Amino acid sequence: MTLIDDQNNSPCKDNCPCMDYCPLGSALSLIGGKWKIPILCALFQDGTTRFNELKRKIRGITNTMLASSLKELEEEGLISREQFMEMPLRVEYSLTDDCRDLMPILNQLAHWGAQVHITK
Amino acid sequence: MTLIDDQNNSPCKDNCPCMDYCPLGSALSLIGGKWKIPILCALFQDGTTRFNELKRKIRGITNTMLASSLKELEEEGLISREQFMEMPLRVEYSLTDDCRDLMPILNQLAHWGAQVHITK
DNA sequence: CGGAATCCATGACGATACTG
DNA sequence: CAGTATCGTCATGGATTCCG
Repeated sequence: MTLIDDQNNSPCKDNCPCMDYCPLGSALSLIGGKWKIPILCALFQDGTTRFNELKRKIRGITNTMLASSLKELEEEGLISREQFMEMPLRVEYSLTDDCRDLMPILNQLAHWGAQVHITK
Repeated sequence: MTLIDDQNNSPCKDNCPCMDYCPLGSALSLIGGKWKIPILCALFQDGTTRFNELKRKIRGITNTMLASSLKELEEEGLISREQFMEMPLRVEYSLTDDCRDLMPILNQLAHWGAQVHITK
């Protein structure tokens, strides 16, 4: 079972590096891959967004990668998909509450990343 | 230039998803790959550790991957390497201060990961 | 002991074309 | 408009062997 150590701020205890299940690795895998962070950032900044709108904002992404990344993020519970039965078809994506909880943490990570990059 | 938005807790602003440089992507790339988190966790929990000791603790890692991961982490400034001119050779690895600053953030990420996994 | 060198398998990712 | 299908490429990681 997973024990997270709050006493010493260790990311994980008794489960990393040697245990089967690591909640940190699990969390990182959810946002891994080349396009998930840009997608989450776009949805966070602009709110509910349609497929082709996302494709325009995220420069360089292809149909294939946007579609597969969105599908994974939805399966992981980080974004929600709403389809409107209109013609032409309209599909809107937005962040879930779980994902919104994640954003402040990613913000801290970004700050840390900016600092170590400077001092490097 | 990189602007991190503190007002709304967005991981990044004006630089993600469409800008060249993203401090969040940069930070994530530093700890990316299959073995970096286990290595950092091992060093955090047990402090200064030798090469073969790390190899024993991190189950499943090979010489190649441990060596290359350690080298990358050192180049990134997350760990420090000290070599003692003895026979047999002794090399000790430990976390840098920069990396220790990172640990509480990873701890939060682990907590978040544990929660979303439960509710999923 | 602490690696480096080499080769190989796999999966992520990209490009293009096509569809309901 | 919002995707899927197919195929090619390349980076990541694994296995093994060898070296100072």
